[in-house]
Amino acid sequence: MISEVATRSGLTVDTLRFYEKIGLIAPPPRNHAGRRIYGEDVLGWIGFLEQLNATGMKQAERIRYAALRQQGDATLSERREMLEAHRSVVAQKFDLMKDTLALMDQKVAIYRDLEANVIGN
Amino acid sequence: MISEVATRSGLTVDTLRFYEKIGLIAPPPRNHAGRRIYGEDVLGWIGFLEQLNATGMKQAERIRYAALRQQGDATLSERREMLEAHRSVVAQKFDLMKDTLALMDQKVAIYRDLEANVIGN
DNA sequence: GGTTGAGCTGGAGTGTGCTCCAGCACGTAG
DNA sequence: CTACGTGCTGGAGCACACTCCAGCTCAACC
Repeated sequence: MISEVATRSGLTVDTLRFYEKIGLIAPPPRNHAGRRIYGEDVLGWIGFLEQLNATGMKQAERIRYAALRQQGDATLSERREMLEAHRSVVAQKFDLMKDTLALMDQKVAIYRDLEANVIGN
Repeated sequence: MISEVATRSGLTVDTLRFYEKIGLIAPPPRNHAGRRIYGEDVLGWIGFLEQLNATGMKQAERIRYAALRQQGDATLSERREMLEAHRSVVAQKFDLMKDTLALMDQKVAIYRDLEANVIGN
């Protein structure tokens, strides 16, 4: 079961257990032999976690978000505030990336020119 | 001198010396007392390094780029290729960020709705 | 009933990118 | 001439996010 979730989520089994240990994933029920039985919904949650991860949210903050999520509706506004805060961080990085893309394009163009001149010599 | 570059670049003096040690920054000339004398141009270079850093280029790759840059025009096409490769990585992250921004906006909107309902009860 | 394969736990180890420190040299101000 | 500020070196230490491992249990197939 855990290996299937690993394959489908793109994480390793070690990472899945690690995420559970630190509180990113809720401990799933176990079968009679003590093995984890995951629900389908864990995949969506892992996907969202990975998006937060890839956009630079720190482990500690993701853990906090996960903990709030497990507490249900009472934490909705707190979670919304976290998302809004992260949103503005991501928006900044987004702008920086746009600038960097433009700068790289510019440099590439300049380098092409220079290369053409070097060949011309 | 080094503290001024630190202030102006946003790095710490320790990081500046560390960057020099690993080859990201060319060893600057020293004064008679062995202290580093930086040229103005180092600031532009550090700025570009930080942009590469912030867009996810690995240390090893930045070191490679820095080494090529120090070798002058003969390495132009190699540097251009590195930039083009990084460009495509950044473009992907850029798209992921766009998606994540949209997803977060969507979640925030949903949470606002739910909060309104909770208050309504 | 023994071998194979998957999963379990707790804890140690790894790679990256800094960050901090001891112990020393230098130069200016009082 | 002593105190202070700034800088120097080499090397140890740290935070983060995994990654790996030994030694065990369990179920199933031949």
